[in-house]
Amino acid sequence: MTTSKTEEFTQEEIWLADVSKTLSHPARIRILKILNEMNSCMVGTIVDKLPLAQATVSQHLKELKRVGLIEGEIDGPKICYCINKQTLQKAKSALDKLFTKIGCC
Amino acid sequence: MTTSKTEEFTQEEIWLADVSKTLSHPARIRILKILNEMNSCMVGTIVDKLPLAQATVSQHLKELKRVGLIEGEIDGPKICYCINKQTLQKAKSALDKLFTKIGCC
DNA sequence: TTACCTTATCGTATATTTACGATGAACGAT
DNA sequence: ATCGTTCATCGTAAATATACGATAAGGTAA
Repeated sequence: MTTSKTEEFTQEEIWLADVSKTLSHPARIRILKILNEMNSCMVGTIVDKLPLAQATVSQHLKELKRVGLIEGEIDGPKICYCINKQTLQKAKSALDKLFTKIGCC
Repeated sequence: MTTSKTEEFTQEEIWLADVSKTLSHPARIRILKILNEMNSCMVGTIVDKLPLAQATVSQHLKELKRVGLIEGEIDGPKICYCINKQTLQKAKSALDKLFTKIGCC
């Protein structure tokens, strides 16, 4: 009975964990690279560049969209995805802050 | 049949995803902060500071150890964990490289 | 030895993630 | 109106993650 365990996690810790979760699959990392290289592109192009089924890629895009790392713009029957630079910067800042806080030079 | 899907993910992408997975839980982020604040400490101390059972904390430590972010040193019946600064730096570098590659300033 | 302390592991339950084929919804073109 | 294209969603299966109590394994100390 040293200290109580009523302590919870902070919103920043939770958000950081959430962003990390989104980055925790090679396909999603690759998707971000593709979107940056192409500036923006439609789903079919991404599917062609990944060894995964269209439904699976759609799920990964949904996860990236959930945390706000990408955005989709409807273009007729197609959807053009691009990186949300603002969220990207926020993620990098939060990670940088964490690394600094845990003693990384 | 635009392009073949034989493409696989790179080792760096896989490692980055793996590190991100390890950071994808608030408890593990908190553990890293605790270890840095205390420089190093034994499991019981970490358990007292987290709202989780000892077995659960042990699992989180195992995951952190798996990717090399922490190391444990046996000290009698206790085990003293500390951050592996080398792996930490490697993780930060890899993440920095990714953010740069995907257009983050 | 026995007793106790510390931590890992086991067993287990539940939830989440990942993957795919099939289907549906929305649009443009014919 | 119908067809083909594009993408999301549904349904589902398998794997992984998370959490805990119980137990084991290892050491210290009496």
